[in-house]
Amino acid sequence: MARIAGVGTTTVSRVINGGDRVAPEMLAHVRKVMEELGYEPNQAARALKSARSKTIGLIIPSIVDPFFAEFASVVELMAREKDYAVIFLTSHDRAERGMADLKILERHRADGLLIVPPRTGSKALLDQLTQLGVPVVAFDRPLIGRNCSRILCGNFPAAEIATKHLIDHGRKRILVLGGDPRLHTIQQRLEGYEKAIGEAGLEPIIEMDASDYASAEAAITRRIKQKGGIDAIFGLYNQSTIRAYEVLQNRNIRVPDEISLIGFDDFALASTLRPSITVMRQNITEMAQTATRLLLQHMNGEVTSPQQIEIEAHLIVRQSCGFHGATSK
Amino acid sequence: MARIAGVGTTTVSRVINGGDRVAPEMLAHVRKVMEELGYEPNQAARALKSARSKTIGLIIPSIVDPFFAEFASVVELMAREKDYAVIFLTSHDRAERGMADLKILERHRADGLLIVPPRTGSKALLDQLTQLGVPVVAFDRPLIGRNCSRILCGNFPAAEIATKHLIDHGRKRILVLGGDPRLHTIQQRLEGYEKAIGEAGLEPIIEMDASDYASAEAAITRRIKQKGGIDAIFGLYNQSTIRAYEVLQNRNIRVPDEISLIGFDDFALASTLRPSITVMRQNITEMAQTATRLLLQHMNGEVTSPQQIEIEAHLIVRQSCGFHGATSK
DNA sequence: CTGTTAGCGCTTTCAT
DNA sequence: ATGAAAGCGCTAACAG
Repeated sequence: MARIAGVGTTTVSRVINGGDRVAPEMLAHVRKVMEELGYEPNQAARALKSARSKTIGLIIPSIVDPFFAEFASVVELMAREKDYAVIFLTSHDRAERGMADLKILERHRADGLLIVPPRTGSKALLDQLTQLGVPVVAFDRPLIGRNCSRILCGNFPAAEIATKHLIDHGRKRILVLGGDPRLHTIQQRLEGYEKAIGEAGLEPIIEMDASDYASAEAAITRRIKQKGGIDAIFGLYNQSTIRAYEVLQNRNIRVPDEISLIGFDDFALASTLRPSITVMRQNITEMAQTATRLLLQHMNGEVTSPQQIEIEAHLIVRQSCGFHGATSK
Repeated sequence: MARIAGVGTTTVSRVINGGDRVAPEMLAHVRKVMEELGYEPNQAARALKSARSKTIGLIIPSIVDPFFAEFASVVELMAREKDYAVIFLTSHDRAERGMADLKILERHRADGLLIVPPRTGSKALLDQLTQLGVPVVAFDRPLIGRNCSRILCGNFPAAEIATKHLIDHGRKRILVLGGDPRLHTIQQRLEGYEKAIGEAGLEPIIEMDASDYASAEAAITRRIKQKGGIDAIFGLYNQSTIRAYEVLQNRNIRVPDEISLIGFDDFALASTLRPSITVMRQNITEMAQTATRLLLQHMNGEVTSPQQIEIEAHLIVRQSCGFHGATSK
């Protein structure tokens, strides 16, 4: 490149990096030659010399989950604006897989890392994170045992709001349907539910196993048949909400007349189903933007101390709670 | 690293690359030191020297679309098995954005590329692809104007099967709902529909604009009201199917009794909605595996000539077509 | 079987 | 304002 332009490599380097301290006509000349050749600087060489790969790692449990997909989408958008490429890795929510991911990022000398910690945490993973030696921002779940920045949804207050919404409209027998109890998000949501239930003097009705349709059906049936029955269901995450919906449909239970339904997490067809489903919607975009911005700030030293930021979720009232269009307080 | 283990760098290099031509005890020793140090070879240096970045590029219109998300998921899985990292970029279906993506991959010296061509093709993009100079495999859509491998869904026969399914069960007034006509996939599906309709001696009823709810509603309403009406709708892609579903729901038209519904593309809640929706399901996993495998083969020279492979889609019969459980031919 | 050496393409002093 | 030269960590001859 330098040879063809008839200049020194130093000059080319200066042009690549913004063109400071280069004579205007020289700058124009080199830029023109670059253009003609379609020259792109070799990132490997730059990385080797400068110890900055211009790459960030993104570790998520799965890219098929719309929640993580939206996260990834925002990350890619913001990273490229700052000239970072993103290497994406899926952990399938397993610590060993996450560790393999970290090895890959270490080889590629990623400059920073956004990670949704696998639900099965492990000491070994934390150690390897330390070894990586680059800024890390945890997303959606805290990285327990490591003092790094975290961007979370305000799960506790959101669950409280959702539960209160049902209570304020006269529901008294509210079943909360889990949720992997190992997940911080699920724990927080459950606690929010319990707080609202407790303050209203109601009895908590908790079923944590809705891991598939059969268990969701068993749990709901059991609670319907017990003394007092139930008049509402609060799904702690999208899958349990969907399963509750299916169970109610299949048993021909009228929603919301007989049983109100409200879910945590919005999902594509929540508004298409009939009845449409009332949900607490996480502000994924803002969570993702905040996380990416923070990581970049950590990477260039603008922020050094770990931050913990919670982003509010919002209630989207639809038909399934039964108070759609009603004058809600 | 070499210093600490008390050996030459060549030996370390050999160990990294499999340990051939290294004495067994030496190999064990070096491996042990590596382990203790948590040493990972610097990929930037290896890339610089070997001109192979061990990185592949993945350009998709959007990661939020479940179809592309599943594609990405499979790519990541297979790439990491062969020790490749994947840099993922979204084109938002725009050629200029795709070109920016290619620049990024060129800087990072990606060894290969999987791309879903933006719907607005462009000569400039093809040129830049040539300039990249690495194996390319097109996914889902052909890269028109460039003779490279492509993995597509068998859209034509699949649309024919879907249409025939309706015809074989007595439907005669079948509305086909588009679909960006610039997309190769949509064109092929439309042609499949037309073939089946033509062979049955029926009249094609085509509405290509279902780009939002309002246009879908206008199109469907128009066709319902016209002489003869319609007795079935074939959605050419998931969004038009969902919109058709919503329109029918909102107009209290009984599905499938009054109008049958069948869609191209399966989607998460197609089985949850009531009635559940009959669809042609693309075999995304197999498409993705085939594409990734083929790219890797191109990269290591096992395959040199461009391949064109179409993967069959399959009919998933649910309730919305009206022939669920019925004895279908 | 193992080490010495010369670059890969950049960035970065240090001269000029 | 520009260039010469050293070196980032690795691989690939080539010697020994």
